[in-house]
Amino acid sequence: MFSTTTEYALRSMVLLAMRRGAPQTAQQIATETKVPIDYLFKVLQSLSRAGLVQAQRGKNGGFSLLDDPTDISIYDVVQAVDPIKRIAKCPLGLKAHGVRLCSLHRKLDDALRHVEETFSSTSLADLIDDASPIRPLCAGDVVPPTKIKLLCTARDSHAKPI
Amino acid sequence: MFSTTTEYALRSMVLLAMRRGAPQTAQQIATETKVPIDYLFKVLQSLSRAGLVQAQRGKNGGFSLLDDPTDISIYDVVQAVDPIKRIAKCPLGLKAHGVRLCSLHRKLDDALRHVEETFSSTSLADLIDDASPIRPLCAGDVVPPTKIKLLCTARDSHAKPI
DNA sequence: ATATAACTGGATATCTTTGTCCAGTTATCG
DNA sequence: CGATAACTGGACAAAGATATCCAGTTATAT
Repeated sequence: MFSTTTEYALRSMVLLAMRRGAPQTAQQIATETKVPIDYLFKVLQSLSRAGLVQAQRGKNGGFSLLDDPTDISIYDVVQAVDPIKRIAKCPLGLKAHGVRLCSLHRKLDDALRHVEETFSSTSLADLIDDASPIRPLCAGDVVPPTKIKLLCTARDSHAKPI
Repeated sequence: MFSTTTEYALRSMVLLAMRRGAPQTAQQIATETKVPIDYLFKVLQSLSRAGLVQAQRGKNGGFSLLDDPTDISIYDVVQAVDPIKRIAKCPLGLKAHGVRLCSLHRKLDDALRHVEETFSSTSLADLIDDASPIRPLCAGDVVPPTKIKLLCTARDSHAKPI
């Protein structure tokens, strides 16, 4: 139900949150999030235009978060790339109903509203500070490169790897 | 976030629930739900294959529900045409994690689970018995044809119009 | 300055979803 | 039985999402 683009954007943002402090190149992000790099560029461009990330060209460049992970919600990311569209008026075009929905569309919109709320109440920091030993983006089943290893074990602070 | 097909299927099922007793032709359903008829056939075929509706060919034929509206949930309809796919395993393919998800995918799956629950707990009967004066599929802003008028005002019983 | 790292943006390809068309089959009515 | 109503199924078209390619631009290091 959530688009591939949304999934990619969230992976990227979580990675950038975990690597706060050092810009990550698209190549790095692509490898660690397993997103096709050429498509990743498009996703990162959306995030950039939405003001969530900053792109720096040239050597030592890359993408980095513009805000603190505490201040970026899942909702912010989702809305930047593939917005949840609440049902604001009758999809059958019954104008006289105004903003009042029938039982069917109220139910559907209720579901959307709850998803919005769930996503709004969770920040990137919440995700990376989660107590579970299963870390986002971290294999555990393969021997990770050094950088990834660092990413996947450091939990006490917002790790600045390398 | 919900597909057009899902919306169409729900409209059709709600109409059939309101018209329980008399089979509705695709033409009737198309007109009243404002769904393109040729596409509607495909949607109804899915519902038919899923065992939710019955198709009767020939004169006086049409589509009708196979079960009581009380026993058909929104979830049943959604799953028949465009199933909600819960996140059962890590989308990055990290096998060693088994069914355990990281914080990100747990959160996404939580949202999906809640949608599932919302949809499962609501039947077609709940929708058509709703207390709101705004009836599903009923314009109210246009002068409806007689049949529709009947559909749109009768609320005390599961109306058998015509 | 120049080579190189790295992002930008446009063009194109592929796949899925949505929508349309039509010839064929089945059922009912008279 | 024949005419007609109504669904079936396959083929195809249009639009959107996803994915790929590549020439261009910008920034940094030396």
